[in-house]
Amino acid sequence: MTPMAPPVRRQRPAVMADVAKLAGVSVPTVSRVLNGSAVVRPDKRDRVLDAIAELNFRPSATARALSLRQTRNIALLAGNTSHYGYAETIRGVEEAARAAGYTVSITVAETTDDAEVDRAIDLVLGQTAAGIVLLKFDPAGVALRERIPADVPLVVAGGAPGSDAPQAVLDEYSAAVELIEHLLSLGHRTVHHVRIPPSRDEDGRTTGWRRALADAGAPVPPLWDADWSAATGRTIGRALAEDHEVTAVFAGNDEIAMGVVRGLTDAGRRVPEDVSVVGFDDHPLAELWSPSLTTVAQDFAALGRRAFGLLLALLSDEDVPAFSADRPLLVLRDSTAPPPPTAPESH
Amino acid sequence: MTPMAPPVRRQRPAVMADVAKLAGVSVPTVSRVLNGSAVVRPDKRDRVLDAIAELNFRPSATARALSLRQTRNIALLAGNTSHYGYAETIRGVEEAARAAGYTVSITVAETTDDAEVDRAIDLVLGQTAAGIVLLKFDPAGVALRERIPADVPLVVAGGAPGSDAPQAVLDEYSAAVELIEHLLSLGHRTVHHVRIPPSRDEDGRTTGWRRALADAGAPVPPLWDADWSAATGRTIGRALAEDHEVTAVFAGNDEIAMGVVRGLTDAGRRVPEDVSVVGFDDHPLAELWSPSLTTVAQDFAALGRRAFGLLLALLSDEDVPAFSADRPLLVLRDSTAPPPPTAPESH
DNA sequence: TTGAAAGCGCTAACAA
DNA sequence: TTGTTAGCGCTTTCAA
Repeated sequence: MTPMAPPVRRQRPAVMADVAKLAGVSVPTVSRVLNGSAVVRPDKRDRVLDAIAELNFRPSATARALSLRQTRNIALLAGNTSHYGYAETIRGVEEAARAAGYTVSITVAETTDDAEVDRAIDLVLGQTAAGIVLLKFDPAGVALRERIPADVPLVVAGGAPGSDAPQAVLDEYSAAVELIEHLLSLGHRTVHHVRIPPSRDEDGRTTGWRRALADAGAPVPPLWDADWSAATGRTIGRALAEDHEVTAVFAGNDEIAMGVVRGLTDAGRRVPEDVSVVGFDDHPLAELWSPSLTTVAQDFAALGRRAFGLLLALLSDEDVPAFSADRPLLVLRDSTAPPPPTAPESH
Repeated sequence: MTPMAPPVRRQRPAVMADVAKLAGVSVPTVSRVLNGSAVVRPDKRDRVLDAIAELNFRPSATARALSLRQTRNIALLAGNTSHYGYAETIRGVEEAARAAGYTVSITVAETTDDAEVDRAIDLVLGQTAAGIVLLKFDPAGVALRERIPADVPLVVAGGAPGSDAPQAVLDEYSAAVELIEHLLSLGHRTVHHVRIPPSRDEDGRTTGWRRALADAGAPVPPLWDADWSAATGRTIGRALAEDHEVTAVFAGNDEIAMGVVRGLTDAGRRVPEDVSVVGFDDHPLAELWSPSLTTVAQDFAALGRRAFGLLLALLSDEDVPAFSADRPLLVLRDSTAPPPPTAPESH
């Protein structure tokens, strides 16, 4: 009744012993030609290569790892994988890893919930990773950091400087200062800040904002807290629109900035004529937004590459710089302008 | 001169034999309490657990994998990791994998270049993955597919239906048809299409567009080709603005749609009054764009989850549905409207 | 230059 | 219920 099924017998993959047998040599010899760890006579070498091709042999990475006690796979721990900065950093890590012959295993902990953080850590430690790159961009990242045992090779990407592991960062503090100084120099009396979820107490963006304001003798208005979605930015933008003393807003990232712009315009305020808005990151859409967004360009992919580089150095027992910082770049566009002439000079 | 360095001797991590010794039992017994593979007498069990805690023992996943001949790690192959659809799909795969106790190793091939594709494949096969999830969203994905040996457990996510491996897809064809029908029903004579990089000949979005137009007896204008960046959308939008017969544009994804809108408005055309624009995907910013974008919501994360589910079934020798399709949802917003009354009815 | 033997850390089969 | 014995597939001594 049923049509004759083709013989689907999935055969056992060839192992080194099969190759050795077919080539008429010993197993270690096969290993030697594979790794070039010793000189093998050309004729044997060729026979081995032929056998490998014929049997379609692929060495077992697991067995190799067990014997060598190290893998070419690193773990990437993060609070998220798809938001702009995260995704770009991951891209950079993967790029650098691939170039070095490593794969990267990703596992995330979405919240700071103990159970979830522990589970992520267990997953990672239960795997065969040579080391860990931790994205410390958010509270989850901080929580993860605390749970990583001291004896695991670790590199931290992002976050406040001063971890006990080698760390690659972006100098968000200085970038934020530049941004605020730009706004102040335009004539704004102060700048309101819509903050991204803070790592601990404050991230570099917020600290830079506060500091630049204080140094200029400008008032430091209360913070607004956003999550990572642009939608909350919009809600906050609408609220900000109520207060006509608000003439400049610094959003924690470009997506929030876009939301804020949208909220402001929803409520009838013009950007930048009535209020200036700046973002952070230089998201690909920041330039296309109307008005195009003044922001700070952060090279997350490069951050990822640097982080992997640190880990590689750590793994090869090289001298590892404890710190690798990169300076974001101010990008002036159309969302900032002097405050409207009618704006109150003071209360 | 130098301050006395603390003794940093990194000690060898504890192995099962250490635990066994300390607990006064045999190695297999330790294994048994760890895996619950057999009943162990409570007192021994407790001693083992204590020893594990005291020695801070973590079983070697590598050794376990070698013995069991299978890992709890899957490989994810893709042409990209950071674009919206990719990042979301990856998120879904990782979520589902994490829930099932798997980690996911990501490796990408950015182009269809033979050397690059082969290198990615080698990396993946050289690692200890239980199976592969392939994102077949683009030409690189197609090229990767062709190089994956037949004996590796594989699941394809996205792409044209009809692969020889189990496949999870989004029904882009039907979604595109709906989108075009919506535009046509508004009174547009035809719809211009700005296409994302095609997988092979045509992706579902393009095929659906062409088909819906043909079925309605509408002319099928020449294609515009964009890459994944919104910036090319802008350029194309400007070009499109020259032709006043263009009253409706279907962009291959929301980012391109945003670019097109921007290009159109750069050139003085109003959206949607002069030209309607639709996107695809329902990117988080699509709703915040001005005007908010009519689009089709694709649940990429769910796609990723389904793909992982298929792979898990495949790995556990369950019956695996060859196909899992999901229907995107039309989202009507403000970027579409009837064509302007002055628009030419025909040539 | 090559092979035999041992071992990486774990699980499974078998006896006791 | 538990221990002994054999591997899993590779790399690395160590002799020859």
